[in-house]
Amino acid sequence: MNIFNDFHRRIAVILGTLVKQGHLPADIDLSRFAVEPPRDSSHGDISTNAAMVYAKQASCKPRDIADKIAEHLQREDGILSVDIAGPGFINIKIAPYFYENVLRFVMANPDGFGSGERRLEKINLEYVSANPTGPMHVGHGRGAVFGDALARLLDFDGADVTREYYINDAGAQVDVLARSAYLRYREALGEDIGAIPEGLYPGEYLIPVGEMLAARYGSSLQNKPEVEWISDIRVIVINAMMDMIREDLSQLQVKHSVFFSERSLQMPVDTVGALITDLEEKGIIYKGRLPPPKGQVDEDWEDREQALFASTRYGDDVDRPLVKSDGSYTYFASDIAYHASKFNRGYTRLIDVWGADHGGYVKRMEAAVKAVSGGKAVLDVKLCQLVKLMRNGEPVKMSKRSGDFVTLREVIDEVGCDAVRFMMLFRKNDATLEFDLAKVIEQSKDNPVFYVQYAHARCNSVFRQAAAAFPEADFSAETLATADLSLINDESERGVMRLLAEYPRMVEAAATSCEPHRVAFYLYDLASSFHSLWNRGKDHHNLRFVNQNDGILTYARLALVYSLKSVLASGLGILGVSAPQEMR
RNA sequence: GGCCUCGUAGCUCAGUCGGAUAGAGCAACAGCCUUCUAAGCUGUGGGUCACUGGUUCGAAUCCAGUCGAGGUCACCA
Repeated sequence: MNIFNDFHRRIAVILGTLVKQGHLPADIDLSRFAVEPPRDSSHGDISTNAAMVYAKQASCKPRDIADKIAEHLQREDGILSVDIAGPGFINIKIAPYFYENVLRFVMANPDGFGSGERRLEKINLEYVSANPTGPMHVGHGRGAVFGDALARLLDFDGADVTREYYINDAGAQVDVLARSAYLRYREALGEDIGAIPEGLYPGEYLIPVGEMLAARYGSSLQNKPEVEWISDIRVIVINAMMDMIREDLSQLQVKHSVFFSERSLQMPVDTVGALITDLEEKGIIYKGRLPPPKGQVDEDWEDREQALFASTRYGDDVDRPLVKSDGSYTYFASDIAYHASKFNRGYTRLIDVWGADHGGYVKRMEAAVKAVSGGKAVLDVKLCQLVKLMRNGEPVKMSKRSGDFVTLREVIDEVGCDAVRFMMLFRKNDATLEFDLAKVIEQSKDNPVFYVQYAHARCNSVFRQAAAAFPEADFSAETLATADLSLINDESERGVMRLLAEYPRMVEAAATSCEPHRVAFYLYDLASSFHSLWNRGKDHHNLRFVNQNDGILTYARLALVYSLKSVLASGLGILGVSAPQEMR
């Protein structure tokens, strides 16, 4: 039910006819032209640039081609007028029944409107992947919300999406975590541990872990050398941290279907080592030396021969080391094996959502995916920029070093999941985000979260009013679908209908470009046009949705309100924001 | 110094595979409403799209360079 796609097909057929008649060359690419709503609605309902796109190949003027297309278009059903404007735009005005059909479609199928057909395409979407060394902070929250909304969006568009979390449970940081927990364990047994030493995690969130260890092991691990406890505690503390992170994510309505452990790539089977051997045989890994890093001089720099991944062949700037000087694997080595596993599990389209501080890592990872998949898989990395937390326009201080940084949980507890999600999606992912804790809970037009949710609640309120005015009436979708929709003919009402008809096109574009923020902006526009229409009813009582003296008209208008409510709920669903029945 | 992301109205930001007179909210200004559909409504002013050049029928959008902001730069994850 996408009238723009519908017209795209129709015009493609016409272009095909023109090819047969010799007006256009045979090798034109029929997917290249656009069919879209004109910027100015006075130009009509639908606009296409087809004539301009093909004028050059046909070596004639855009207007000549436009004339021929227009000639065919005019013979189609439901076309009120076809005009050629500006440099060669074709502007089409269509009969109202197109829009009325949109409303009927929505009423018959409120959840399916705008959704794409189910495809076999499997997409692996990795997001959050916060290190299991502490609670999530606000920056993680942005990646979590963005990734989750993108998953919902791609799923709605018809793709088969696997939502994945990569647990960085290998490497030195995990030992640091285990030692930090051990210290809290000694504390729980009554030892005075004093200040947390430099290099260990100072956060108070490890205190309960220490208490849990004390309850479980008593004093049996006290005063024992590290080798006797570290491997057990490592597992326990990682599980505790992951439980905490999962709880944070569930507060945000963020879900994953796969949690993939980095450690599982090395134990019990050394997948990383096997992959390195394999890539050495293929010549993608070689022994070599790296030039010293540019910029600031690092005193610890040592020049040594090592195993290098030839990522420059796939677009990276330098080749990358895989094994540290102590013999363990670099993070990159594990990550290659991890992404190879995604490919081996049958995914050829991979999307990773990362924080902006990992921007320098993108090229090598995309290179690695090309290399291990033999060019069959493509990795697309989406970076989320920083979040600047504000309160009434003043920055909120964060200090990760002291361990008392603002956690994601604190923010959710203060303003709620809906506000966090909507505001984080009300911006492009690659632009920095100012998040004002005071503004997002305001109940006013200045707060987009409230504004959009309120539009949904207000639709509901209209139905309550209608039920009071017509106690005997049946306002179910089935009945409303039989209403005489041609009665919805005020220009402001038509504006809302046009916007509703654009929903499928907007969803498709948002999914294609992986930009869930477009959904948020669309909803804001839709809410705005609805609130505006509602307010017109103040001055012009004949424009009110519920008209006590005219049940027929009320039915028609409620059909519009019903559709509006469905689309608002659908869009909010993609964002993972609730659609309240009333505002409290 | 290399690489990445970005630069649009006083502020915060949208801008559709390149398309028509570059949009919205806030702020400012001017009216209206002060409740007969629930937390206001309507209108006005405001931009050299950082700068320069290139590509073309057409550039905020693509390319090159310059300036500016942030991020990042063997062996951390």
